[in-house]
Amino acid sequence: MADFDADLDRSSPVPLYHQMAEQIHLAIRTGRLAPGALLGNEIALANEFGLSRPTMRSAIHELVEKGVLVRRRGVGTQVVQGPITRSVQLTSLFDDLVKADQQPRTSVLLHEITPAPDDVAAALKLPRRQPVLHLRRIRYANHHPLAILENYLPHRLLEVTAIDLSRHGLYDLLRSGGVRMKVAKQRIGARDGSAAECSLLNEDTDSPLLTMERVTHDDTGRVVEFGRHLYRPSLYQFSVTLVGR
Amino acid sequence: MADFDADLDRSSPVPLYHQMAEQIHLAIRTGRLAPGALLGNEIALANEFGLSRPTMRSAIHELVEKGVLVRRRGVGTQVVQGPITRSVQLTSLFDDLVKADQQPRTSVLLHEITPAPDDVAAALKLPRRQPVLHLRRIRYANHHPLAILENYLPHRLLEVTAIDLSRHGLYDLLRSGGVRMKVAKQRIGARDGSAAECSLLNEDTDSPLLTMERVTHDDTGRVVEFGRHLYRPSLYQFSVTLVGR
DNA sequence: GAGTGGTCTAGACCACAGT
DNA sequence: CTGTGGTCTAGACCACTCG
Repeated sequence: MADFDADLDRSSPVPLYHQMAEQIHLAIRTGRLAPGALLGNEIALANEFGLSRPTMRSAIHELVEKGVLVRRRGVGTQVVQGPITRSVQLTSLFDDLVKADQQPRTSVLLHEITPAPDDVAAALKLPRRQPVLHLRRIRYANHHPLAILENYLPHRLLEVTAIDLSRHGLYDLLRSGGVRMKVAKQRIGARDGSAAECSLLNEDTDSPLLTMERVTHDDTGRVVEFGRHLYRPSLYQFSVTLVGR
Repeated sequence: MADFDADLDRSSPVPLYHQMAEQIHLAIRTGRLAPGALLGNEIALANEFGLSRPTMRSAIHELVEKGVLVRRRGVGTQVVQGPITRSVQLTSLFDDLVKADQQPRTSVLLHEITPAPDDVAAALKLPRRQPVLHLRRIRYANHHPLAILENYLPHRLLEVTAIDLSRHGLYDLLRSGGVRMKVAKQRIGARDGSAAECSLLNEDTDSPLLTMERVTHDDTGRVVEFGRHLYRPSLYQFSVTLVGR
């Protein structure tokens, strides 16, 4: 019965179940809860921290969805083995790199308003030839080119300068512009880079590249961004954690 | 206020919230609930179907996590725009192909017990040189080679013949063998195929291939499978749906 | 102010795993 | 049999959005 302490702040705007989940997660990351260790049963835990059972359940559920905990009826709740690789989140590559202290840098190659090509209009669910904001950027990490990022956004959704773009991730800018992204659909593939692409990325001609297409929806279900990105597979891969039934 | 009917079976072992979620999802897929449509508020819906509010909430939550619905406080719950691309599930490629009616076929190249190489032992969290089951298969769809699948499993976890493997997906076999997979961590990248790999996959030499490494855990948090797969990007890509905060 | 989802509680009963 | 998580209910209060 692993015990660990946690301070919950009932006056905080952060939900109790989330505070609780964070505390458990912390106990796991710091080794106070070892892989394979059993948490006590929900009711005991709930009492221990002065929560109701549903609230404690909700906290545990959050970590189960993240792939950190596993539950078995009649047995208990255990910590999953092995280092937890963070799953793909709804954040930009830029944010991820900042957190990982990878000295990200962005150079803006293109920043224009243009009539949407047919495929872009289809992806953004706009009429053909509707004006859209078109961006092409290169993302560097530790001074090495990492990716070519091409994005299309509905016109007037976001007013940004090239300076803004070089300093912040697109998702950051969208968020501070009041856009609330909620759902993103990505497709990941591979292909050889063109001569131009490879030279931008400092790769030999015809090197294999990772491709990612993404459509992002906001709060209201509307499409707010369409992206077509190219990554150097030697420097970047996608990690996903899946949780079953 | 979109209305739609649903029959719930209270005597079924399937949870009510899940039945409800399926019914809503069905209404969306069949167009009875159009993209952008508002669902009615939770309490009204709960009453309409004779459920408590928490149960109805749980149903809606399930679809929000899938990226099908979006909720806004003070406003309501809406259907997300655009076709719902199914997210990556904890199922095998084989299962997916069967469902999509792609006439999958598997040919088993290798099926042996062998001491685990160091990297495999590390991935499976076993001692070095421990015997493991080593599989190499080719997956075909519509008579075209689609992927090379290389897998390592702890010895004695699964007793299978090459015949079994040619008829069923590995996940299916594991499931019927009593193994309950719960969490999988994947890493997706790209590289050029070797001459041998490309020839197996019917690609030109040095074609770019999609790579996927996966570690799967069961119920108890133990590692039950390690896979290193190669896909032809012209025939297969990975789709992921992300849901924010 | 009226309406919405977001959170939290207190309790009940059931299904399953282990003994 | 006992203990665990899984489901479901009834009700309360809060926070946010919009007209």
